[in-house]
Amino acid sequence: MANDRYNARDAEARWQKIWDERGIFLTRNDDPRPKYYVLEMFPYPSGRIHMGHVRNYTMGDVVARVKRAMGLNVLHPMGWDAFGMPAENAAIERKVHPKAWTYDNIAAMKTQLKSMGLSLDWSREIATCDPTYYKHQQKMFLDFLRAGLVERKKSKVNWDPVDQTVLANEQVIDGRGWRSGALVEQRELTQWFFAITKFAPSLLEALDRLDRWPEKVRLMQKNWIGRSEGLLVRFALDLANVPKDETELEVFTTRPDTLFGAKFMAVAPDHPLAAAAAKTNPALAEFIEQCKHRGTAQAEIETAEKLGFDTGIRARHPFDAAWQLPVYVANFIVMEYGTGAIFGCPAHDQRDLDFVNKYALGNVPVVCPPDVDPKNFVITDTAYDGDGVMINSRFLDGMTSAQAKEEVARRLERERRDNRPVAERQVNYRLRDWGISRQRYWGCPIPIIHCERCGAVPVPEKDLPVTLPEDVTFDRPGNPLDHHPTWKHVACPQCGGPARRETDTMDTFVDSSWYFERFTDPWIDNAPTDRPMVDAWMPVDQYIGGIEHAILHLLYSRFFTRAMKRTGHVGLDEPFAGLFTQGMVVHETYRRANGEWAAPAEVKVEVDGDTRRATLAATGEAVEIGPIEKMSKSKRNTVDPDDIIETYGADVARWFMLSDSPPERDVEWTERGVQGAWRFAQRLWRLIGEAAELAQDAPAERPARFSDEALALRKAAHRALARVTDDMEKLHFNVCVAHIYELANALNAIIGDIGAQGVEEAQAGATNSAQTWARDKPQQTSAAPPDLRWALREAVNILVRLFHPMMPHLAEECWALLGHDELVAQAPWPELERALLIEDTLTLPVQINGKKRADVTVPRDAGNAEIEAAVLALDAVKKALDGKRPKKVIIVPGRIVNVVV
RNA sequence: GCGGUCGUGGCGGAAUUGGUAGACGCACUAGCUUGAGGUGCUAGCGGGGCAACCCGUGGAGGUUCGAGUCCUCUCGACCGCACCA
Repeated sequence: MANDRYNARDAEARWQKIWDERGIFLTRNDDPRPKYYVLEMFPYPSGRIHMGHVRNYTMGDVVARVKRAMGLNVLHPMGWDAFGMPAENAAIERKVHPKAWTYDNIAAMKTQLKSMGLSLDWSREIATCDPTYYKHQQKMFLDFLRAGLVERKKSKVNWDPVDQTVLANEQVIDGRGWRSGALVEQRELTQWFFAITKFAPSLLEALDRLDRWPEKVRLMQKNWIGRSEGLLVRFALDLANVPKDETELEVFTTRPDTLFGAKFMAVAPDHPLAAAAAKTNPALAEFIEQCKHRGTAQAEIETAEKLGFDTGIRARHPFDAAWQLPVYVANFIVMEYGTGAIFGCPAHDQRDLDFVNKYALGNVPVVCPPDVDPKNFVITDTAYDGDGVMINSRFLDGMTSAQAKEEVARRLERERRDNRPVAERQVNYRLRDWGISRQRYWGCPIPIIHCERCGAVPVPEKDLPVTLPEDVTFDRPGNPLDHHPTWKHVACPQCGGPARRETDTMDTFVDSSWYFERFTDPWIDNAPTDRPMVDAWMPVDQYIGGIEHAILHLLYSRFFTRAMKRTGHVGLDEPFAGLFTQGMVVHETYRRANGEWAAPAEVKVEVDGDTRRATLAATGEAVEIGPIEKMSKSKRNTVDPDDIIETYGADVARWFMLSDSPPERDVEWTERGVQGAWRFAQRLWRLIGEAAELAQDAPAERPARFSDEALALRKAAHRALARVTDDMEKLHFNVCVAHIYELANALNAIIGDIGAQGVEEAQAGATNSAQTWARDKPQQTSAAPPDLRWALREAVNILVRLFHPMMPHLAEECWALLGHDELVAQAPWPELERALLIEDTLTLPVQINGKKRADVTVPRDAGNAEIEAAVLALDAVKKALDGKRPKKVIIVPGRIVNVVV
């Protein structure tokens, strides 16, 4: 009897060793079968894996194992996003070198990942901090530079005073650094930029074709890129009062139709015109200074009053040189968008209206809403920003807004001043270039040498990689590369004169923007990618990771792949054909009376009827059960994957991660849930053991006929197979779990029946004397007839392969028990017999006036007339009709019958 | 403010995409079994009613033979962006 417990600890280590020894998850680049590339976002080596990793990598592993069983050549690699700040913080706090800290963490996490039984090709392992990786990144930086995709610009940057580094716009959240949480300051620095804006149209337009991406992510990227069509208008400045060299003011507008409603002009406090005007105007300079100190936090922006300062400069209306518009410096204009200057049309823009109401500049409505009489149309406190019919607008009057926009553009395009058109149509993007300079040590060095004579000179390719010096100190703030006594002092590659290395390193998001391409051939040494290989493997068919990367990592990777294409390193634009964003792992929180958080491992929860009570296991102190939140160190509501794997095994952790919630939603980790998964794993083990015994000596040849019972089992098995196959394709793992439970339940019921029969026959046999049953082992000889034995064997062979992707170790153990010599990890996906999904008879629900009242069972090929006759003969239908004829009988083939009375 | 997603038993969630609402699991209840215990088995489990039946997918309308699913309005939760000209 195989009723002993399944020992996960023993079995998991054993099978992992066998997989490893036989190298079955190593992927060959010369395999002729069709490829499938599944990838989970690689981890930062923080030191320990967390439950989010377990969920992420389990999902990817299930996909990899299913696709492998389906006969595809699967690439499923793993690596380390190994540069970054925590390594430097560890160096500062604990006096360990970032490199040692990082590699120790990698070793520890690799052991943990291995204990999960993931089907990874570890031979392709990459660490981004390895010079064999980042030297290629440096080469591509130089390629991008030559291709005009890297620029060095002086610009206002987001400075994180805590991390002492620059942040990209994408890394500033609510005015704070995404990592440190510190209020970001504005500074002027010379920085290296990737020209992501050059690809803005392509990045936007291609989103429509990413049909295997979540709609939400595509929309977030679309909004982030922020395309708007409009007109760039050059307003001439009145020459009186104008600072030297300033003769015009460029303005971007999406509403050229409202030009005759203009009341003022406004420029950002950091606009050049503002600065020029402030030189001779101390009061204005003071106002600009005040604006700079305004907070950027959400609440402050919402409540901030619109403030302005009249520069005394006057701009001329483009259609009427005599019409002068006052130019203000205003606090609500941002330099980062458009040209940092606007014309204000108060009637049709709420901000402009607030502004004129404060300074009593008045307003003129020029767009009349469709249902309003122009004579009565007045704007007071609420601007009208919709479309309508033009009024008070000279030659535009009577046109629609759309016509007026076109007419203004047409006229101003033709009009010229200083040999240039006064206006041109322009598409404007919200997206900014990607500033990649970071004043940190633990990152990829930017391969540039600054020479006083030659400027910024690329490091010659023969000198790559520019490696990080290891003898650095972290005893003072700032960049250790800058403090290093010798590293930065080099000869200029061009003139040989004294020069200085660039001491900034690259943003770590650069490292993660192309690792998936490197995985396709991580061994090639003379180039970032091996073109035939990268072209054969890319794109990633299924990418899986957290929604938090919806913009940053995914947008950068899309850019980087385009840049690599332009420089000849890949042959495609879009790296990820399919994207799946999984939900978070959440857990209850526990709080002590003194306000401190208690960890789940320290807490004992007792159930008393409907109420649950929590106490500290050590002291018995009562703790309050708090809201369910994302697992985090600060709330201490984390569960350590190692503890779970130690107690229940990796399979149980994997199964539970997939079973309770749809993968895109948050999943709550509960002790009850894990125990449920553990019980099911044990139940499967028992069930398959029993079924294997009952199926002993099953005929090798498939029987010609099956009893009803055997056929029912076969149908259950193939139905489960069809559904699991289907739901695996859709990544509906929780539904797959339900189907597997159903098959297990069906199998259990059959085994129960056979057992009962066996006992009956044994008892009957005993009274008949000459009995072969051994009473102490009633199941030793199978009670099942040959056809049922065959069906049982078929069913368990299907069942094991269905749950294998989720619980691979248990599946191997069962597979071996069933007498297979090869590994289930290498077994093909079961073959579906479609005929078994079709029933000979159909039981259709019968509705009367849309409410279900009865069932009718008809032959599968019954015609509508036959079905209708059968339905009308039903008692419930007769009763409802009460002798009358039905108004209508609707028969949906194979689905439902509705009788309308 | 703009944009989006989602509201189904005590809980997590299914629902062949307009066709039997509540699959499967958790929790709970009763009985049996095991046993020091967290084990196993059987049955029940949306609400009302003795019953036939009636009601039921946040709320209110609508389309349809038929609506959890489509449309309109509305309430609520969550997410993203935000002085974007």
